[in-house]
Amino acid sequence: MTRKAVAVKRRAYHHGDLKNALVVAALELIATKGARALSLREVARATGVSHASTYRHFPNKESVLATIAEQGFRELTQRMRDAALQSPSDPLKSLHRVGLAYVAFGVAHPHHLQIMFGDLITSHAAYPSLLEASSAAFEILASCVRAGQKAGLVRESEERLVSLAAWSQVHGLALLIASGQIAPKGSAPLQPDKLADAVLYLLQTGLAAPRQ
Amino acid sequence: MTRKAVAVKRRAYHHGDLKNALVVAALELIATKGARALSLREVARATGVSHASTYRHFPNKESVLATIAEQGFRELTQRMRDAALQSPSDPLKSLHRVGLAYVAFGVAHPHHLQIMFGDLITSHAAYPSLLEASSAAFEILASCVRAGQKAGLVRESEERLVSLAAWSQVHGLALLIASGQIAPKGSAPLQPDKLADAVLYLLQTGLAAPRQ
DNA sequence: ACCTGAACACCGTTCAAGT
DNA sequence: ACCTGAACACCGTTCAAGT
Repeated sequence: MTRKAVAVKRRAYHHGDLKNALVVAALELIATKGARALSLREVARATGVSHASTYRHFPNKESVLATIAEQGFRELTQRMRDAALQSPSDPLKSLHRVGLAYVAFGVAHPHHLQIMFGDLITSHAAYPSLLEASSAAFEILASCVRAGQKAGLVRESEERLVSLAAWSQVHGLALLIASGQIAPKGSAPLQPDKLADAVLYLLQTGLAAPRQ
Repeated sequence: MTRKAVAVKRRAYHHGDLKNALVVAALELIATKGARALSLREVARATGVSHASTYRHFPNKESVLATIAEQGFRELTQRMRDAALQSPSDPLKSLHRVGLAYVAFGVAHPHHLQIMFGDLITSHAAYPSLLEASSAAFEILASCVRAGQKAGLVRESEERLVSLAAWSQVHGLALLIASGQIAPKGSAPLQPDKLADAVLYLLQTGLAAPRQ
């Protein structure tokens, strides 16, 4: 970076957007080195600022991660909402599309998934806006389930259980894909969205063979 | 710890079981402070040995975690196998029981789950015996699926996809429970095994309402 | 109001040296 | 063969001091 670029950056922080600049720098570092390797000192270095100044904007490292997690939940919610709205009159299709969107988000942003659901944030309860953002995502799914039940297309079990089953399914699949745990076992590697499609189909119809 | 106890410990390490003692100490620390807070120096301290001596037995910190992850997969496999064998002639019930066993393992050992599936181990491929242990667990599930298909009780989709759907389902549920992400939303908190039971039932029958 | 340098108490890892 | 002390290059966090 040229001396001028540094000067420009420096000027910007006095404008009050250092907080944002730190988050952006953190995201860049996470993208290249992974979330666990993130260090606040490196974030400060990359932003051209002293390492102590991060503490003017965040009480600690975890709260930077909480901010990132919250952004992740907001984007996830957006994707799920868009997916649900694509077939407003077909709740089963909505549910399927929402699941695909969830898996696609995980594949596109594995580091976010890790920050959102891993153990880097000790207690989500310490960040009310994070909790709010995550339940907003869950709410999209739950409302698809309710719509499906109202239309008589989704099983009339307790809504919470049906939602949880759907959530677990897409969550598990997204994590297994994002963490590279899916063993191809010699056969041709399947595309994540093909996998998700097949798995979501099975979720809808069940693993048991249809009775003759 | 008394001076004598230290002396006894010290003697033991010269017997060649320091490697094991380090893993045991690591597990204790993880149980109380979480996997991410583990430090090799603290493990050495708890074992009464210099911090440098851990490097006689493990190339680095990650390989300690890989050892723990491998043990986790072996116990998980054992639990799944026991569950499968409880109803050898009813593959659907086996599948259900194996799923319950998976979730029960996760609830009992959330830290193991985190080490086994989180990002603390950068690349599982670097530890062949770890890979082997994890595919053994998956294999239990896959063999239940095959048995079910052979008996005409499980849908005749590609076996890998059906197995993956079942794996994702129990994996997602176990992680959501273990990470405390399940929002009770005011209603009475359900027991993990009740949840798992209901979710696995839905996996078997599908979310879609049965056609009239 | 916002940023900095120095300091504290930690890390993981290496390596020459000890028994 | 196995263990240790000292050293290196890092951390997160705090705090008095600077503009």
